[in-house]
Amino acid sequence: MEPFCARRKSAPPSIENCAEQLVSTIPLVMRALRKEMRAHRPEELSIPQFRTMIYLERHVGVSISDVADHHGLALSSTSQLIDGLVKRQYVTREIAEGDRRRAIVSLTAHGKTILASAREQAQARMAERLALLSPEELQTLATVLQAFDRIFARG
Amino acid sequence: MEPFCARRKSAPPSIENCAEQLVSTIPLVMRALRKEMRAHRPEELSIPQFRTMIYLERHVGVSISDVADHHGLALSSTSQLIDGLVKRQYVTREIAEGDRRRAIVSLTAHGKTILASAREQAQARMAERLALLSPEELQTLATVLQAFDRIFARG
DNA sequence: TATTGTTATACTCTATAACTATA
DNA sequence: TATAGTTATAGAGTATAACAATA
Repeated sequence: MEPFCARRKSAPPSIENCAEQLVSTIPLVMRALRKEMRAHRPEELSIPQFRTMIYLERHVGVSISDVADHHGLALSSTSQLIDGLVKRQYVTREIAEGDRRRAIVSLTAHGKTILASAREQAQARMAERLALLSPEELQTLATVLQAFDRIFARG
Repeated sequence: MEPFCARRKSAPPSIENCAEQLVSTIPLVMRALRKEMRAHRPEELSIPQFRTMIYLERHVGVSISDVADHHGLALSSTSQLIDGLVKRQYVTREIAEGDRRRAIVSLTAHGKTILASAREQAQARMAERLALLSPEELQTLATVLQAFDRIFARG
C-alpha cells in the first residue's frame, strides 16, 4: 500500500484545496492538543499559558509587551494571562529597573517544574498519535511544520 | 534548491521531535486561522460555529447529540453553541418527530449564505499564506493534512 | 432506569475602552 | 504627548453538576 508515493505522482493539489482542508483539519488537531493538555493533571495549563511559559523559559528579562508582541495578543489580554500565572505562582512580575513602566515577567522555580512536566505530558500524548504515522508521513510532517513556522509566524 | 529532497535523505525526525514541534506550531496556525475568521466581517463566525455549520450542511436531520459527538464536545457546550447560532438565525432547532427528546438542528437559508461567504473568506486568506509554500511543500502539506484527519479524527 | 437536552455556575481566552503611571 | 500596563466590561468556548422531559 503506497498511497503516499502514489499521490506524489498524481496531479498536484491546488492551493485552494489545501486551504479548504487546512480550515477543517487544523481545528481537529488543536482540539486534540487542548484535550491532552487538559486530560493529564495535576497542574494543567491552558495552551496560551503553556506557550507563554515556554517563551519565558527561552527569553529572560522580557516585559508583558514583549509577550504580547510575540503572541500577537492585545496587551490587556496578555496582562490577564500573566495574572493567572502569577496567581498560581508559576511566574513573577517585577518593575523594571530603569523604566518603571515596564513589568518584567519571569518563571519561578515552581513554574519551571510545572512547565517541564506539562511539556513532557503533552509531547508524550501527541507522540502517541504520531506513532500512527508511517515513516514517510513523519518525514513530511517535519517538513510541513517547518514551513508552517515560516508562513504563520507572528500573527 | 532542494531542501525537501535533501531532508528526506538525512536522518529521519524522531516522533518526539515532531511532537515537540507540533505542540508549538499548531497553536500558531490555529491563531492565524482564528484571526482570519475574525478579521473579515460582516457576519463573522467563530471556529466552532463555522465547523458546526459545515457539519450541518453535510448532515441533514442531525440532533444536538450528533453534533456534540462529532466534535467531541460536551452536550451542554454544544447546546450553548447552537443557542448562539439560533439567536443569529443561522440555524433552527426543532423537536424530532418520533422522539420528542431529540432536537433536530438545521441550517436556514440565511445560514447557508453566511456559511458560503465565511468559507470563501477563510479559505482565501489561508490560501494567501499557502501561496508562500513551494510546490513540494504544498504537496507534502496535502499528505500531512490527510494523515492528520486520520490520526486526530474524533477527539 | 436511561437518554436527550437545558440551565446554573464557573473558568479561560480574547477584545475594546477608559484609566493610571511613567517617560 | 507617547508608552506600558491595569481594570472594567463583554462575549465566546468549554466544563461539571443539577435538573426536566421523554423513552
